[in-house]
Amino acid sequence: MSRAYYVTTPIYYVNAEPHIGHAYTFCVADSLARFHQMRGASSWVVTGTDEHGEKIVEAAAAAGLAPSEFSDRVSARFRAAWDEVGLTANRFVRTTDADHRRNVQAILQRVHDEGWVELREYDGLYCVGCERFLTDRDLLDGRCRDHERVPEKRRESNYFFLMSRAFGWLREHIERHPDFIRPARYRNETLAMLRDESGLGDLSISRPKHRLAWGIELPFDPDHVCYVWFDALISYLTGAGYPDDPGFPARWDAVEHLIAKDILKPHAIFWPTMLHAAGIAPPRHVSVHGYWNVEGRKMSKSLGNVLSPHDVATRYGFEGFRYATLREMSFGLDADLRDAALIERINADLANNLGNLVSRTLRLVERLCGGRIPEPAREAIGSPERELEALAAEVVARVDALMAGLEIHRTLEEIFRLVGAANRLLDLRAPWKAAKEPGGDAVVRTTLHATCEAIRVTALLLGAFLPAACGEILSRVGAAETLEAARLPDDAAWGRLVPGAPTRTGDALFPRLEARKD
RNA sequence: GGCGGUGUAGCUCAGCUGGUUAGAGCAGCGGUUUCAUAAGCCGCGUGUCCCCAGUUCGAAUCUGGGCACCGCCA
Repeated sequence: MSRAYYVTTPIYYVNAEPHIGHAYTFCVADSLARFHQMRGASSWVVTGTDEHGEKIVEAAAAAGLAPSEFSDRVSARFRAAWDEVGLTANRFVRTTDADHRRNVQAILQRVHDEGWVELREYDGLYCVGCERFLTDRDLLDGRCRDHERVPEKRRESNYFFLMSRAFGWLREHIERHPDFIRPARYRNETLAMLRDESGLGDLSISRPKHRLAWGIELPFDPDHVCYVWFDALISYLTGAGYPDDPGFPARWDAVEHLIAKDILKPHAIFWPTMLHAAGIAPPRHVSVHGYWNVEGRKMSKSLGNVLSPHDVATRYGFEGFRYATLREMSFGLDADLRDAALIERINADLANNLGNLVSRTLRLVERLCGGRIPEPAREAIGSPERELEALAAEVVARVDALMAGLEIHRTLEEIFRLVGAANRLLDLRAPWKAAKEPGGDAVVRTTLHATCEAIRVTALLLGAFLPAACGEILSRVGAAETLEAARLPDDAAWGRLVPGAPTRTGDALFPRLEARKD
């Protein structure tokens, strides 16, 4: 049985439309899944929509729809957005799905049976935006700090998950597993929240049904429904096939949750303790990225600068956008999405360096070698060719090391060292000149063979990040393997191209983009 | 207020446990080539490595203090 790799995006709350922040996370998830798949793991990707809660009831009412119709509609928009840009998941979990409902109830029952749940009377100020009761420090001038709305006075009974009991366990787990929450800055933040026991209170996990009917009923008290976070987080189990799918144990053992920094606390604190109470292992990794600003400003509805996946697909082509954002954002830090920077990135790396390398090489092979991979001439292999080969091996190894630390932007930079080196070899040997000289045939064949190999290895390394383009490159360069079937590092070994294999020229893989003029 | 992070070329970032003239990519400037997507290749940076003090034979890299920005918690 092969190794598994399971990666999740958050499931998105259906009170907003999909935007590029969501798309970025999915691009990372997809890239990581492909990366691990190519290294022999069996990858599994899950995304979805979070559909319960009071805010959805409100939004549905505002739209004149029943909550179920409303969430059907918005959830479908998320799926359509991903379909449009070619991002696919193995499972799209809706918190309204029957199997998910069953899982939530099973976990609730289990946690309840183990004595982790307690009914308490609550009397205080409640913010619908936060979906919770506020304390004094949440208030500013009588309004909720986050939502700037006046909270309601409420008295109700809630079931509480006794999270505080897991304080010692959680802190120890985080301390013992440096890679659990990463990058390290978020691990430190989490530990800071856990400096003393006051950092871990108990968690309200239910609402009385008479107040909120749109939710999953508690199995041990049909007068209450489950609170949003509790049922949303469990979607990660549902998505992996919990409890019965034979693939579940291996997936869960290798799960990586990708999140943006705003939901660190639920993922780093609530979720591991919930799992602990349910007798399930905590996730292997919670990997946290920053925010995308747009042209130096925070992306927000009120500024009207929220970009959708559709917007960027139209502007840059989705793969171009995908590459440029993966290359521009240092994972974990905030980054700025500037049109000029993305255009420069796409033109410089993809069009000028990679696209042009493929284009010039394959045109030369077509003209000088009859459109077939040439047989290199042993006597024409000099140190530049040997260096290119050595570099390819070095890059393959470095990519693995960088990816282990989730350094995607540096990984991409690293891969492009190979592209640059191939371009330089071509200039150095100038096969177009050699072809005109007596005895130059050996140089032509050897140089183009080496360049084609470099292109092939590049396409394999880059395939996880630019799947469509790299699949096409492999096909054009006459590689025996398809991107889907390729395995690293074996297939990245130098010399796998078979002399005589047909190559193919074609349209520009990455047309240059025009800068916006204004 | 407490804690944490960041501060290195125009921009984005590498620089591990201190040690040759501080690096990469992109942008810019000059040159060159024509196989190629007006792409490629070659050359070009006198950067207070935020500031001050200290430790050391030697610090961007360690210590202390300060400043700025950011984040988390309160």
